[in-house]
Amino acid sequence: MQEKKALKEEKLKQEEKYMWAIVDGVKEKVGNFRVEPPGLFRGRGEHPKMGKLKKRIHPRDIIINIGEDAPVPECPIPGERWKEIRHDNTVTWLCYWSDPINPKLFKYVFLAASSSLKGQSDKEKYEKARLLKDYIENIRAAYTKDFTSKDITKQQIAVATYLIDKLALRAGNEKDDDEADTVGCCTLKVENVTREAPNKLQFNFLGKDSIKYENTVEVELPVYNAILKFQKDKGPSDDLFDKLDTNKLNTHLKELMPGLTAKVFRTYNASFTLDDKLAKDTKDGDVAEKMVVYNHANKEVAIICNHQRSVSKSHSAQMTKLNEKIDELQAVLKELKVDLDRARKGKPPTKSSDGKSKRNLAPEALEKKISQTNAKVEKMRRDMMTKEDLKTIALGTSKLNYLDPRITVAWCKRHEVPIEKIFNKSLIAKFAWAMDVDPDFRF
DNA sequence: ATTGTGGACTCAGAAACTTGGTG
DNA sequence: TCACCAAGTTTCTGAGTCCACAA
Repeated sequence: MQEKKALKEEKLKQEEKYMWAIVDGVKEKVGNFRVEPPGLFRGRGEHPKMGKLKKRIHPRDIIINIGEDAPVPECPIPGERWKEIRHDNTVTWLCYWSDPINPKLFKYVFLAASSSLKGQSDKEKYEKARLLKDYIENIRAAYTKDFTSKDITKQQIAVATYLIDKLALRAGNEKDDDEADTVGCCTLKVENVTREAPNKLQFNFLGKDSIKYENTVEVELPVYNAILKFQKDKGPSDDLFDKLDTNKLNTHLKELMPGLTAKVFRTYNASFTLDDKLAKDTKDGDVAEKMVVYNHANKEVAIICNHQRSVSKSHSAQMTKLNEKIDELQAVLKELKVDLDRARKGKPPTKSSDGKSKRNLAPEALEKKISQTNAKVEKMRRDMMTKEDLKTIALGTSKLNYLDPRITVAWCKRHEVPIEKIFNKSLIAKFAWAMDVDPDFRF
């Protein structure tokens, strides 16, 4: 115990000198500062490069970015030196190296999420998404009009924007053959969308991280007809939007609102939904009841964004265990009821299963025990339902990346829910910029 | 001009690790 | 009190988005 603590402190002391950077005179926390150790590349899903050897990174691979007058960090490996020292104040990275699996790509060391630099850009992201509120009505009107445009590019842009808006799909950049075969909106293939007459579309594709997206939605009839047209005379693996790519789409979106891109819709959709659900569903009640409302809203967002997780290996074992516990409590309950009956008639309690005799309790005491046990069973039942309900849903990703923290902070202030109930220590640090929000803030 | 590409940043789920509750 | 285990948190690193710039 003592040893462990000392060991931990020693480790922290060693790492301390890598943990901070002075940016414009302010000490800021650095994100991850370790290079990735060598090993075998796995990749997500069916990755063409699976099993490739990932080579060790040396100081000679690393480019460092520091101020003109800042001292060059000492190279930790004797006899080696850094690849390059740069002084670029237009970027935020502290250093980078080539990804050994794909040398065209870089790996970076950035400041931590809690740094003011990241906080500022996080805030800007949400401000942009909020700006979309002022434009969304016109944007929807415009693309609805273009559902039937004779200009096929315009029509494809309209339908793609509709799907991104309605379903929070990702933009969908082109991918190389040496990457996993996944798609987003612009790269959907004919086979990814099945029409279901008269006006339903069935989506089935692998998205980012090879996570399966399955969703059947009712769409406006002109959209249905446009999809029918885009699929006509094409093979299953042909591009659904053959006149479209993310570049064209974003260029178009920028004409509708300054800085608008496809991903803004995802942020907007997520944050809007949270704000909306909280406003509609929050009732008077205790903190626990309000937490249920919050988690419900969070779940809805996670489903919209298709944030999934694999079922934990021990899930079914855990459920079985909980069931057994409930059964045990039920048996206890049954016995308590018999004893209560007897106690009321002035009889002594029954013998317990191991043959020992029990303490003589007043009926009132037994009644109390029964109601306590009942409450316990109810709580376990609820916990089990929630556990089962959320076994494939990841709530964390949206909390971290899509939900404007000011919605949560303001809601907590209005409803007297401690923010610690919803944000853990690192989220509170990351969202420091949002903590002093006005309680009346709405997204 | 349009398209392609390098570059830099956000977003992603799983694994590893820590904490805390419980029998 | 102690061992266990599930929940919570942090780390890891892969996978997207999108911009700038140039051919």
